[in-house]
Amino acid sequence: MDFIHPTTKEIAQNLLGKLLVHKTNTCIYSGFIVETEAYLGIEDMACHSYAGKNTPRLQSMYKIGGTIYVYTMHTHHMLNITTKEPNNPQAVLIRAIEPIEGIEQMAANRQQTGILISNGPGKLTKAMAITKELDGRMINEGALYINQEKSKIPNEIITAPRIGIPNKGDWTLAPLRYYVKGNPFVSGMAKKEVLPPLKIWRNII
DNA sequence: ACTACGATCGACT
DNA sequence: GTCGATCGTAGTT
Repeated sequence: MDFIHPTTKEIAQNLLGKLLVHKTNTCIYSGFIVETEAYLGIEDMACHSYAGKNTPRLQSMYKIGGTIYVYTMHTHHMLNITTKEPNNPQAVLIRAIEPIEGIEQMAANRQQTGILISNGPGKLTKAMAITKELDGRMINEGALYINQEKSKIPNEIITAPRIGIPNKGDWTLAPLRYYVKGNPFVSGMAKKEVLPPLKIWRNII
């Protein structure tokens, strides 16, 4: 995947359906990415790097597209992948996955079952044992990577405002959240909006 | 050393 | 839908 030349909005949408894999000493975890958010750098009031802000915790944001940016908040780890060239601090937040491999261990890590395993940004990192140890590393060059071959294509992508960013002017409602329509692992998905599996992913002929 | 603040989660009405 | 817990980070004394 190209994390440099497309826009961050395009990359956020391209990530939907990709099989995210985390290989640890004890387990292989994987799942399809079903929900992302774009953070557009120095102009984006909701972005950590707004107005060029830079601190030790933010350093990964300023690295080349494809760098893993993990930060903690409220005791939870958040997984991002940076985009664009160095010193252009944009990124995509991975908000939810549909578990595929290592589901039993994910359930144990989370002490939960079903959609509660990974229907939120803090939940999926706990399920897949993703920690700040990955911060600053490159995706696809180590333990965390995308398996292109096994990835899927969403039937339909829904665009919506990002979650949890009040009082950021126009950026509060900017449509920079993307998710796979009807997938039950999307955070906050209402039960009546869940679609049958055949209507979620594009059929391969 | 002290304070304020979240890109959240889980429990509850 | 609302609300409280909880703690690392960063900015200020």
